[in-house]
Amino acid sequence: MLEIAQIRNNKAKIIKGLKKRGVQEAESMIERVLEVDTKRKEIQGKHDNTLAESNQLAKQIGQLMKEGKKDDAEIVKGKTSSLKTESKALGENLSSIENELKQLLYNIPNIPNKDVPEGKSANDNVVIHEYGKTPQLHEGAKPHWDLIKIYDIIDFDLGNKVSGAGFPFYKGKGARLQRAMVNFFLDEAQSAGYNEVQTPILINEESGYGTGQLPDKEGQMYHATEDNLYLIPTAEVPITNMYRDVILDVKNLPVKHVGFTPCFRREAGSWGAHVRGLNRLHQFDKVEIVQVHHPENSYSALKDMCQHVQGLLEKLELQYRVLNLCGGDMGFTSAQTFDMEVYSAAQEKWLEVSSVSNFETYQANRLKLRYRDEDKKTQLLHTLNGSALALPRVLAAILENNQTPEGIKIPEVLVPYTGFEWIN
RNA sequence: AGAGGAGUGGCAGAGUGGUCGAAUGCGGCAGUCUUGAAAACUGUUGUACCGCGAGGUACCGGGGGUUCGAAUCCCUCCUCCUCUGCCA
Repeated sequence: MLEIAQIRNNKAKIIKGLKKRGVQEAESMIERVLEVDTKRKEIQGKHDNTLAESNQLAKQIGQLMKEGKKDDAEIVKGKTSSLKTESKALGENLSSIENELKQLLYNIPNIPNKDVPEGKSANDNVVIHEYGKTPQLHEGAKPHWDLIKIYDIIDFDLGNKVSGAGFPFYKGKGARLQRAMVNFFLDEAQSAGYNEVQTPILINEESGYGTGQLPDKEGQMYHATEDNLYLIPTAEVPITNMYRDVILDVKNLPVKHVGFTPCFRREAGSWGAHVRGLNRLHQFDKVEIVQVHHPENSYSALKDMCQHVQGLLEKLELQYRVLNLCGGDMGFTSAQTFDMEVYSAAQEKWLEVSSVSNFETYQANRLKLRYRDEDKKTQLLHTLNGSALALPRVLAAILENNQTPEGIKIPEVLVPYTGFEWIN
């Protein structure tokens, strides 16, 4: 979330930023926050004063008791009761206003960075880079939802039976290809200096708030209510939360982690004809990269992360493009996001396979993830993450783009991992 | 899952109702000494909020309670350890 001090000191800039995102009521939102914060300060001041007075009297009583002046102590005790009711009322008042302030802040998204284009929707995203050529498919080429049946490598019906829609089984060479991609992505990240972690895939409420899935995406996560745990929608959540309430030593920066996890998304209300097959699932596999940086370096890190993802796509010989997301299409917590999309020749459309974002201090403020500057003052760090990569749509593109009348050709870089060159 | 024990500052560890934000040791930082380093010695060393400042407030696993006053007593939740049981 945004820092109150930032909002107060850069009000105009913040409002402008929110408008770039399409937040209509930006002014009133910010005014309300400042108003509530001013009230908070006022009440805290009063509360602190009554407590100071009570503490003072309590000390006096202690002193008198020690000296054996019980009667005097009783007299002082009499003075405390009104203070007590007063401070209790102020305390309740304070916590309710603090809560209100927190809720307000939770509902303000991050401010887009200056290079984020204006725009309302996905149509306004800006293509900043394109790579590769559209493959010429043979006569009778098919979309992946047909191919997986022909070669019996992914089974949605079986998934329907055992779990439900959006939970496919991967079978035989399909399963093996999945595992090959995971290992390939992990190895590539390792070579790029990312430290691999295996994380829990259920997280508690605090972690959900830490990275911003809560309260923003409450309904999008699977919730194990018995234990109040959430299934992760992305490895970003457990990995970034490793650093919740941490003050990092500058000499240990940057932090770079990679983790492979299944991801779970309810995708409530986002189903339609355009999301057939592997295009949208409730459970999918993803290799995620996460970095923690000194504020000065976060944008060059963002660039590096994009380069890493693009390198993966190039090695997989996929046609792709990079989008600079516009203000209206960015995620709630992001300051700038680049999406990578691969082209599916059989579906004749672009599929998002990666989203790389810099959250600046937005997550760090919720996480209380900090470093010490030269004056030993604590300052917020910057967090970043990106998919490298999400598997299903990459798989869909590989199946569709590499299909031939003889079968599906496995990209060369994956062959050492699959142990086979063809699915046929 | 049952029984018992425990959670204190970066770490170790004292503190069982009153001046305790918390002894002491280690570690860290600054300085003295030294050509330099080590050792020794001296000082310093948690976080957040309010306040121009002086200063104030909160925090001893989390939350709640008792009390004029809680690290200390009570309730509750969480985590860890030991034993028993169960299990990949």
